[in-house]
Amino acid sequence: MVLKGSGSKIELEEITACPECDSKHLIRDYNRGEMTCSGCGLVVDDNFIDQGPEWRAFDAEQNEKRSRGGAPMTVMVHDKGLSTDIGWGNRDTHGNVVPTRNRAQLFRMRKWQNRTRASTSADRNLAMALKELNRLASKIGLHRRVREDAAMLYRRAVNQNLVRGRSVEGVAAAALYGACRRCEVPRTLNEITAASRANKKEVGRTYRYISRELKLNLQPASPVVYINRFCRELELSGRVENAAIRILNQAVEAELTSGRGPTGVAAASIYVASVLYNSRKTQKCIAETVGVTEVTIRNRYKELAENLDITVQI
DNA sequence: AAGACGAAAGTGGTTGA
DNA sequence: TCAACAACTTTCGTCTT
Repeated sequence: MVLKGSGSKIELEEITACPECDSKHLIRDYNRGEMTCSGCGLVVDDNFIDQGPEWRAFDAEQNEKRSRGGAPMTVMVHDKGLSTDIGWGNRDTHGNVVPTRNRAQLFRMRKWQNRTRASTSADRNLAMALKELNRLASKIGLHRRVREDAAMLYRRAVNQNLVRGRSVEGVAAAALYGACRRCEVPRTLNEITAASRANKKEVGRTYRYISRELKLNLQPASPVVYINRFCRELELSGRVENAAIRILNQAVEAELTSGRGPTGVAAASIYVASVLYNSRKTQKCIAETVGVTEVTIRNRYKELAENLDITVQI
């Protein structure tokens, strides 16, 4: 983590690899505030911040005493949660009640404090986008790690001037989709756009754009990551789920999956597995859950049946 | 009647000239 | 920039259970 100060602005930049030898094994010495590369010994950073707790606490009382003041730093708030708020209680630092004649002044100070927090248009844009990201993530039910990653992607997009000319909703949805892919949390583009105000075409286009510009180098999602969730949604047993994964692995080996949509292949595997284990779901039912058509399931499942020597008793 | 099957035509994205 | 292409969708008629 490097602090880059320019005037009143502080930028935080995550270091993940050694600039000298590109090794990812970096040793953090929190006592000295140094980060060294275990490969070549280079001191990568000599001024980084320990974001962990300040002391270990062994009981509730110690925890109370030793915890840091304020919330932890987060990329999910436009100023990373590092700004200062003027509290709403009408009391001064000594706990004395602020006299009525000074309350209007306090109110004005509070108002301007809030206004100056998001001073530039870029800040305001970021604040709006992060709000939108959070809304989307809550609607879809994504956990904190994915949200933070999405927020990080959005910030990088803003820094590289990729947002100008595009809608905040579209870029936010695209960042979230990218974060899902990076974190291997399977969400289809359809699911994300259903929660977003932007349409699928725009989100898809924006996603490809920022993926290319930010050099995310994301591989197509593996169909396996979808199996668990879709089986759960279809209320299929663990036995069927395992069978679907086995079928899918065979399909991967037989090279039946490359170039095919991952959801289609996953859907076909689930369908075959459900038939084999006598918990048949209709093609229509699976198609609706997975978000492909019955025809796609049929085409994929025909290929599986032809190439994998699966005997389906109907 | 519901589900499965398959043909045909159309759509949107990728690739290579 | 454009045509060719593969994957996928939509629609619809037919067959099977």
